[in-house]
Amino acid sequence: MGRAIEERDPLDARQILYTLLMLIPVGRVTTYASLARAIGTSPRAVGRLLAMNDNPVIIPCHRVVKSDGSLGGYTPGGPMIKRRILELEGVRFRGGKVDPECIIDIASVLGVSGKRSK
DNA sequence: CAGATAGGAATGA
DNA sequence: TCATTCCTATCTG
Repeated sequence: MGRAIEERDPLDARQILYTLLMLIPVGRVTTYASLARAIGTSPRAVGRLLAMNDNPVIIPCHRVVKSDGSLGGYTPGGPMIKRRILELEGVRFRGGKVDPECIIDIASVLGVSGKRSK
Protein backbone atom coordinates (compact mmCIF):
# COMPACT_ATOMS: atom_id res chain seq x y z
CA MET A 1 0.00 0.00 0.00
CA GLY A 2 1.00 3.50 -0.32
CA ARG A 3 2.61 5.35 2.39
CA ALA A 4 2.64 3.80 5.77
CA ILE A 5 1.78 6.04 8.64
CA GLU A 6 5.22 5.43 9.96
CA GLU A 7 6.72 6.98 6.86
CA ARG A 8 4.40 9.88 6.22
CA ASP A 9 5.48 13.46 6.47
CA PRO A 10 4.50 15.26 9.62
CA LEU A 11 2.77 17.91 7.56
CA ASP A 12 0.16 15.39 6.48
CA ALA A 13 -1.10 14.94 10.00
CA ARG A 14 -4.17 16.96 9.25
CA GLN A 15 -5.01 15.03 6.13
CA ILE A 16 -4.74 11.77 8.02
CA LEU A 17 -6.92 13.23 10.74
CA TYR A 18 -9.78 13.92 8.35
CA THR A 19 -9.55 10.47 6.89
CA LEU A 20 -9.73 8.85 10.28
CA LEU A 21 -12.78 10.87 11.23
CA MET A 22 -14.58 9.72 8.14
CA LEU A 23 -13.71 6.17 9.02
CA ILE A 24 -15.48 6.37 12.36
CA PRO A 25 -18.71 4.37 12.11
CA VAL A 26 -21.96 5.98 13.17
CA GLY A 27 -22.83 5.23 16.75
CA ARG A 28 -19.21 5.19 17.77
CA VAL A 29 -16.79 7.85 18.87
CA THR A 30 -13.06 8.12 19.24
CA THR A 31 -10.75 10.02 21.49
CA TYR A 32 -8.13 12.66 20.90
CA ALA A 33 -5.57 10.31 22.37
CA SER A 34 -6.43 7.53 19.93
CA LEU A 35 -6.36 9.85 16.96
CA ALA A 36 -3.08 11.29 18.10
CA ARG A 37 -1.68 7.80 18.49
CA ALA A 38 -2.90 6.74 15.09
CA ILE A 39 -1.53 9.83 13.42
CA GLY A 40 1.63 9.85 15.43
CA THR A 41 1.19 13.16 17.13
CA SER A 42 -0.02 14.50 20.44
CA PRO A 43 -3.66 15.00 21.42
CA ARG A 44 -3.02 18.71 21.68
CA ALA A 45 -2.11 18.87 18.06
CA VAL A 46 -5.23 16.95 17.10
CA GLY A 47 -7.45 19.52 18.75
CA ARG A 48 -5.46 22.32 17.23
CA LEU A 49 -5.78 20.94 13.73
CA LEU A 50 -9.50 20.38 14.09
CA ALA A 51 -9.99 23.81 15.58
CA MET A 52 -8.38 25.82 12.88
CA ASN A 53 -8.66 23.61 9.90
CA ASP A 54 -12.34 23.60 9.87
CA ASN A 55 -13.82 21.66 7.19
CA PRO A 56 -16.91 21.23 9.30
CA VAL A 57 -18.75 19.42 6.59
CA ILE A 58 -16.45 16.42 6.46
CA ILE A 59 -15.24 16.72 10.00
CA PRO A 60 -17.66 15.30 12.57
CA CYS A 61 -15.98 16.93 15.53
CA HIS A 62 -18.80 15.71 17.71
CA ARG A 63 -17.49 12.19 17.29
CA VAL A 64 -14.26 13.10 18.99
CA VAL A 65 -14.32 13.00 22.77
CA LYS A 66 -11.80 13.05 25.54
CA SER A 67 -10.05 10.00 26.82
CA ASP A 68 -12.22 9.81 29.92
CA GLY A 69 -15.46 10.04 27.97
CA SER A 70 -16.01 13.75 28.43
CA LEU A 71 -17.11 15.68 25.38
CA GLY A 72 -14.08 17.89 25.53
CA GLY A 73 -13.92 21.58 24.78
CA TYR A 74 -15.48 22.94 21.65
CA THR A 75 -19.14 22.33 20.94
CA PRO A 76 -20.88 24.05 18.04
CA GLY A 77 -23.97 25.60 19.57
CA GLY A 78 -23.40 24.47 23.10
CA PRO A 79 -22.42 21.47 25.19
CA MET A 80 -25.89 19.99 25.00
CA ILE A 81 -25.80 19.96 21.23
CA LYS A 82 -22.74 17.78 21.02
CA ARG A 83 -24.20 15.27 23.43
CA ARG A 84 -27.49 15.32 21.59
CA ILE A 85 -25.85 14.62 18.26
CA LEU A 86 -24.00 11.66 19.69
CA GLU A 87 -27.18 10.27 21.17
CA LEU A 88 -28.87 10.59 17.80
CA GLU A 89 -25.98 8.73 16.25
CA GLY A 90 -26.59 5.88 18.64
CA VAL A 91 -24.00 6.60 21.29
CA ARG A 92 -25.12 5.89 24.81
CA PHE A 93 -24.34 8.19 27.67
CA ARG A 94 -23.61 7.34 31.25
CA GLY A 95 -23.76 10.16 33.70
CA GLY A 96 -22.42 13.14 31.78
CA LYS A 97 -20.03 11.03 29.78
CA VAL A 98 -19.97 8.70 26.80
CA ASP A 99 -20.34 5.01 27.43
CA PRO A 100 -16.81 3.55 27.18
CA GLU A 101 -18.18 0.73 25.08
CA CYS A 102 -19.17 3.22 22.40
CA ILE A 103 -15.64 4.56 22.22
CA ILE A 104 -13.34 2.93 19.71
CA ASP A 105 -9.61 3.30 19.56
CA ILE A 106 -9.02 4.21 15.98
CA ALA A 107 -5.37 3.49 16.49
CA SER A 108 -6.11 -0.06 17.51
CA VAL A 109 -8.36 -0.49 14.50
CA LEU A 110 -5.57 0.63 12.26
CA GLY A 111 -3.27 -1.81 13.91
CA VAL A 112 -1.11 0.73 15.62
CA SER A 113 -0.01 -1.20 18.64
CA GLY A 114 0.97 0.81 21.62
CA LYS A 115 2.89 3.98 21.14
CA ARG A 116 5.50 4.66 18.61
CA SER A 117 9.01 3.78 19.52
CA LYS A 118 10.65 6.73 21.03
C1' DC B 1 11.30 32.98 18.75
C1' DA B 2 7.49 33.35 22.25
C1' DG B 3 2.75 32.61 23.59
C1' DA B 4 -1.58 30.09 23.42
C1' DT B 5 -4.40 25.98 22.81
C1' DA B 6 -10.98 21.58 21.18
C1' DG B 7 -5.91 16.94 25.72
C1' DG B 8 -3.15 13.26 28.29
C1' DA B 9 -0.57 11.40 31.71
C1' DA B 10 1.67 11.57 36.08
C1' DT B 11 2.05 13.11 40.85
C1' DG B 12 0.53 14.69 45.38
C1' DA B 13 -2.92 15.10 48.98
C1' DT C 1 -11.10 10.59 43.95
C1' DC C 2 -9.80 15.40 43.20
C1' DA C 3 -6.47 19.06 42.37
C1' DT C 4 -2.15 20.44 40.54
C1' DT C 5 1.70 20.23 37.37
C1' DC C 6 4.41 18.94 33.24
C1' DC C 7 4.47 17.44 28.54
C1' DT C 8 3.91 17.17 23.47
C1' DA C 9 2.59 18.98 18.77
C1' DT C 10 0.62 22.67 15.84
C1' DC C 11 -1.01 27.58 15.12
C1' DT C 12 -0.72 32.61 15.35
C1' DG C 13 1.88 36.82 16.13
